[in-house]
Amino acid sequence: MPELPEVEVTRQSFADRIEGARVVDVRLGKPLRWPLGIDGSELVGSKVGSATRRGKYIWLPILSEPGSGPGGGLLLHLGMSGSLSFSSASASPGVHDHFDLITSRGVLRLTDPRRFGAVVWSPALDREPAAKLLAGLGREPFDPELTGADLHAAWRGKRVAIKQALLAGDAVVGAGNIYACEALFLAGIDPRLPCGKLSRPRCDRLLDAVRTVLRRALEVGGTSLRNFKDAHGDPGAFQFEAKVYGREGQPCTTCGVASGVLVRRIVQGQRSTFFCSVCQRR
DNA sequence: CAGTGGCCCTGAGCGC
DNA sequence: TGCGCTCAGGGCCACT
Repeated sequence: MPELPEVEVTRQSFADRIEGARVVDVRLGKPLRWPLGIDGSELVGSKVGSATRRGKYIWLPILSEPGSGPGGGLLLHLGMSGSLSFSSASASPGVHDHFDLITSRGVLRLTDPRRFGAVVWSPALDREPAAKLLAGLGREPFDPELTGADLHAAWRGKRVAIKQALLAGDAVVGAGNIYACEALFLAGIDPRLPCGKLSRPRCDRLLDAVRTVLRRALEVGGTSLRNFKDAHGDPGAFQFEAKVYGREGQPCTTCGVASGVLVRRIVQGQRSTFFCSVCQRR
């Protein structure tokens, strides 16, 4: 579910309110993708810092205080079906609520039916286990230093399809299945094209498209296909703007109205890819 | 060693 | 209404 915009919208929706709060208790539900790594009780009395984001991970610093815990932070990932809520009124946990950080300002709760998400304790972002989890991540899409030339260099000589290269996130992070499809459509690039075949100008265009699509999704609060909501419980609206994702068999919004060209769905790496074979070229 | 596919887990939706 | 099948926004890891 959550790609970069959903993760960022989530982060923004609770970061200011939780910063400075005291940890009162930690409650664990069923096991997530990786174990927390500590008991949780060690965090009681610690102060919560300012949440940041790297790729689709949220880093929540837990500040070391004299006599009140180790100092470090929680690395959170929402997986496919995770969401975070932050509320002062703490309803009793449901079957899919697997982590509660109970603080003086409210409860930060991870709800994740499929449990592909994770909450992992790490003494620092650049120490294990966080360092290993973040090690393979590509550049941030909104890094002003990032250029099409960087993508061109990262993909040079590789044969994987550009759609899968975007999804893998080892050149640039943040575009999951929805936004990878949308960005490739916007850039007019066939998702099956080997990434090493992308010309330098097309890498520029693709980076522009990734930024445009992610920026727009951020503006409208992300995509709510099933049940994505930010930590206030507000849904996103990008699903109403998708040009190809989820539109198999419907006319292409750009070329299909007059000509009858339909959006196609193919499978790449066990994930669906939606595209227009007329607008998107090899 | 680049590239592929399995797998973690639950729920929704659809055809019969 | 119920059953069984397929698919879902991610990403690690074993294997070829």
